[in-house]
Amino acid sequence: MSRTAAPKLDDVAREAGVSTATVSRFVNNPDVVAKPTAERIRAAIEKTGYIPNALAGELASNRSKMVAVLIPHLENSLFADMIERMVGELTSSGNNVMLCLTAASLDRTRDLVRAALARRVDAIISTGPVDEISAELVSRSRALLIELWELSGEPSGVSIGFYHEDAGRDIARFLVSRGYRRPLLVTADSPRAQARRLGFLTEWAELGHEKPSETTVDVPTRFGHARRVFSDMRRMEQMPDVVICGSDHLAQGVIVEAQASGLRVPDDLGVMGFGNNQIAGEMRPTITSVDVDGERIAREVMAAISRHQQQPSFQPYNVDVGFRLIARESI
Amino acid sequence: MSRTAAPKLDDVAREAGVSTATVSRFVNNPDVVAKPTAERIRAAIEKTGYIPNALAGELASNRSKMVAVLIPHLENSLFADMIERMVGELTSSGNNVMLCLTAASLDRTRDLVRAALARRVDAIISTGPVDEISAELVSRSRALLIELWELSGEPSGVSIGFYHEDAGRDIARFLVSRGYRRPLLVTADSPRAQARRLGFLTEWAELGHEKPSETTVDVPTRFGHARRVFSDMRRMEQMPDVVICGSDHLAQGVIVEAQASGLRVPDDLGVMGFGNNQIAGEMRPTITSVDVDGERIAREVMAAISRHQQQPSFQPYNVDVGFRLIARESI
DNA sequence: GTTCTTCATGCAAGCGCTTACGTCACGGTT
DNA sequence: AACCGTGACGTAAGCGCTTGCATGAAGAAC
Repeated sequence: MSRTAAPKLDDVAREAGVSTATVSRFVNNPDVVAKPTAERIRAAIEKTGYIPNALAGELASNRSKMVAVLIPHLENSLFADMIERMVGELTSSGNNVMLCLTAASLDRTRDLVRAALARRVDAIISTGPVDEISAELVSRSRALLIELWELSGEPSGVSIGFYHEDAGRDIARFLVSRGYRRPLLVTADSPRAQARRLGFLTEWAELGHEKPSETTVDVPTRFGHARRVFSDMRRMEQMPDVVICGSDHLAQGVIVEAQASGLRVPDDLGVMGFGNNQIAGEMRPTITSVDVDGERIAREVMAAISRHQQQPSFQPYNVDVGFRLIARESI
Repeated sequence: MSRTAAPKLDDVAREAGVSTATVSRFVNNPDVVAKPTAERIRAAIEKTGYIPNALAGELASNRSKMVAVLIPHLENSLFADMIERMVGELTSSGNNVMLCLTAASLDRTRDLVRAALARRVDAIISTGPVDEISAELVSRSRALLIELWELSGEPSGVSIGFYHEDAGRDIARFLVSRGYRRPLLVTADSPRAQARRLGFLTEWAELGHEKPSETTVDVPTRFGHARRVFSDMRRMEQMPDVVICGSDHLAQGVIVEAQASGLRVPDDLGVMGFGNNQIAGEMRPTITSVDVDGERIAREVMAAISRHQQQPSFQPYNVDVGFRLIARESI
């Protein structure tokens, strides 16, 4: 517990009998120093217990090797899996991650974006919408803005995602093809969920069906919402034949509720999830869901970041990773 | 999109007609500058779009306002709720969070600890075990090590948690009191799960019962493990009358599996969870579990950190937050 | 032997802040 | 009138690194 002042580059340099510049070079790129020197420096670092001061390094070099990740919530997140992958890869490639929980609040998001910019992060990855002001703020900085899981018309930075409206349409077509006629559409009050809803409603109408019944839930769409959804449903004059959920967690909840009240899934009630969470394939019955390729997204993120770290060029672009409706037992 | 060089303190100072020192003071503690000056500086900051460079500030002041949070996984985490709380509070109090996903690997943990120390974080909060080397590393730094969800004999920093062995014992007593005799103990290969197992087995034996049957699962203990657990169970000569799970997610899975094969919970099979995740109270049947007060832990963490940020003193200490067995329908 | 490369390293000027110390003006004491 | 305390601000010396440029030594080319 010797909390003496931390050893610095100077100390290592003195110990190794070289200049600080050489030690710095060794630390950042061992190959550029001669073998014997390198060995002396390595020994000196070991002996002194030197840990570079990244703050100083980043200040001097004007590079940060840190990226901010904005997420609304940790629990019940549709993106947990993708985030975990992404963070893993970022870490492996020597980046550090600043975790920003927005709680789906724009104010908080704004503060977090400022904080991230203050730390001069290389990139800000957002899984939720970023308001104009924040986007503008990021755009005048050196940081790259990466928006995930959604595609909009004109990207302000890099957007990697898919069209939620199309997903809604696909779901509608799928349900029709399976012969369902009285869906209950459960939508959260988030732009994306609304986009899917819109797609669904549009397609559903175009296919010549009556307006489906609807209900709403809070964000994030959770397992526990199922009770309310189910009781709403019970109160309807005509029971729906399928429930369209905004997440697999909610779908799981609906299945549990249905079974608890004696309904069989899918015989008596179909259930549609979203996000293709791990549990979707593990639930009984397994849950029909929409899969988004988290691995692909993580890869694209890494590509964008390393490109930007090497030489920042500011061509905003979109990557459409699409989605896949995966039919399983619950429908 | 004018990516010109970011404005700095100098620019603001010039614009406001004061020295950089005064601007710095305004930014960090607005009250110490005179009202009219403050207003001029505010305007200048607005006009220039100045965002302080936290790296430079932290380097100069030798304070970081950043804490690292080490977590094994994001998904299926017993701590998700607590982490979310904690991060929220940290953020609110002006700290930034560095997210370190260890994937339960000691090597990776070691690297992440180094990275955190390199960034000169104020504190390192770990929800998993930290090996001696890393702990030693932290102890020679200015950073405070906070270990969560577990109590050990001699804390190397601050430990906030409970005794898992005691929890295991409590579970044993509880099951006995409910008349269960043939438990199946499902344990993950993690030190904590093993500690609970040990407590359970010890108490179970002391209460004069036969050795229970056991099986193991991977970390993290997930919903999906239930299938394997259940098929193991089916193969046993005598079916257990209760399954003790290391997480509520697994418990949920076991309930689903049981129901899928026609068993009623708790009539035919009792199920015990752990962690008192939100779903525990929402599942049908609701899940008997062990609750750990995440809010309390978050509070204690905040207290420790702000104390340490104000004046670092190095008295390691333990906080026993205990746990509560919550009996619900599944047992 | 002379000149030109190439490679390894040192020198020193920053990077954008913070803050101890000093200065100055102003009002209150005696 | 002389003195002192106080409050507001400026001066300038760092914080611990990186890196452009300079230097010198050791071949390579002629």
